[in-house]
Amino acid sequence: MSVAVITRLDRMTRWEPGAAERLQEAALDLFATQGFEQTTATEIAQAVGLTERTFFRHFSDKREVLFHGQHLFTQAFLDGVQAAPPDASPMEIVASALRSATSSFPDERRPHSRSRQAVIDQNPALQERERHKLASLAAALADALRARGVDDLAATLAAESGVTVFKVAFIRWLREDERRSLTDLAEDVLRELLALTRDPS
Amino acid sequence: MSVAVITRLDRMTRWEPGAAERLQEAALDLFATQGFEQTTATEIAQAVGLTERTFFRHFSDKREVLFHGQHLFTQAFLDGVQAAPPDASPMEIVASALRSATSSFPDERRPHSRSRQAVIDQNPALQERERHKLASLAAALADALRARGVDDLAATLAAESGVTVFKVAFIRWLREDERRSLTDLAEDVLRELLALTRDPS
DNA sequence: TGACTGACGTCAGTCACAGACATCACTTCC
DNA sequence: GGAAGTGATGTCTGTGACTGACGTCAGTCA
Repeated sequence: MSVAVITRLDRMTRWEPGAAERLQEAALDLFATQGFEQTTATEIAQAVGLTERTFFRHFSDKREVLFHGQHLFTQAFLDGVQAAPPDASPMEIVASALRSATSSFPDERRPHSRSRQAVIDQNPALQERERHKLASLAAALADALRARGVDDLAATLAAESGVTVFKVAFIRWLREDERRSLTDLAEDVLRELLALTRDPS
Repeated sequence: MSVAVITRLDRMTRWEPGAAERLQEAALDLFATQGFEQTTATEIAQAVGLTERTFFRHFSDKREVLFHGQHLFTQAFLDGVQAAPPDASPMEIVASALRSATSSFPDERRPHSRSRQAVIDQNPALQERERHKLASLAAALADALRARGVDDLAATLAAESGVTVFKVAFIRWLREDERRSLTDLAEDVLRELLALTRDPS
């Protein structure tokens, strides 16, 4: 590459739209090949023709670059809450939320989810962030339940249970030999949870 | 005490035993008065006559200084698992674990727990760590259940549920107007969870 | 045309954390 | 009782995450 080309490339990409998305892609790539800690923010930024400073303008910290779809994800749960009939019980509302959320993970997305998860699974700091996101989700879900008039304690417990079911189903969905849809898996796991707490034998 | 000892006050503290405990105390104090982010590791170390380097020898990172009893805490859960009768159902084992764990939080400990929690509640990074610890606890609990022959999925769900119950009960235990013991509160919350998942109306 | 704005770059600084090596108090063994 | 060993600590130095202040540049709108 000549200096001229480099200069031009620099200008071309500099104002190209979708900086955040390009950074996310590059980050996942680099994390997957070199590891999370071995990859610097500067490196990610330079990979898409930006600077470290710009990276941190888009993402509050280095981990955050892997957790960005979050708000859409949460919204899918909330949509499911709203879709439940007015007379639904707390756990029925949660079941509806699960159907809605899981349907936003079509099977085509499995490979991408798998590589993303592989990165997360190899770094405790990333697992920590993931748990934080799921906890925020549970809080949002509980709020939505309360807004529907569900009792405070019941709302918290139902929301936490719902997120647990999602978590477990998601892990199974990612397994290599798994063929069922995430929605089906979540339904199974929810059924198992209900059976578990119902049967005191 | 001789003059010689007094003039060597810095040396005294240097080798005084319980460095980790002293650091923890000082850290909680400083975090409570100045805030977590406004307190540097150097500052904490100097408060007890040590250096930053030593701080990081005792705690893998700055947040960790607030999460140290963890392993004893986890052990209390595991003891409860072992204390359950051989024919107990998964949720009965979890109930036993909860009784054991909650009994390690006598009411005298409430004030300390409260100030500690107040610090955590004011900082997202600390909340993240707290969730991580609880997640590890859930994993350990699930392992213990599996070791007792509980089915994999059931073990995971029962363990997660147990930790959720603990979390919720703990928050209530910390409320200013709350007088009941943590054990009693946990029992109530568990009962509510069972009722919630039992009633599909 | 010129003020305005939003996305970016540059520069300089703080602090969390880690590796390498020296030091010190105490123990153990000869 | 001195020598060697051991574990906790200090010192020095470096890297990288993250931030504040400020300058730059292209498009927008008055």
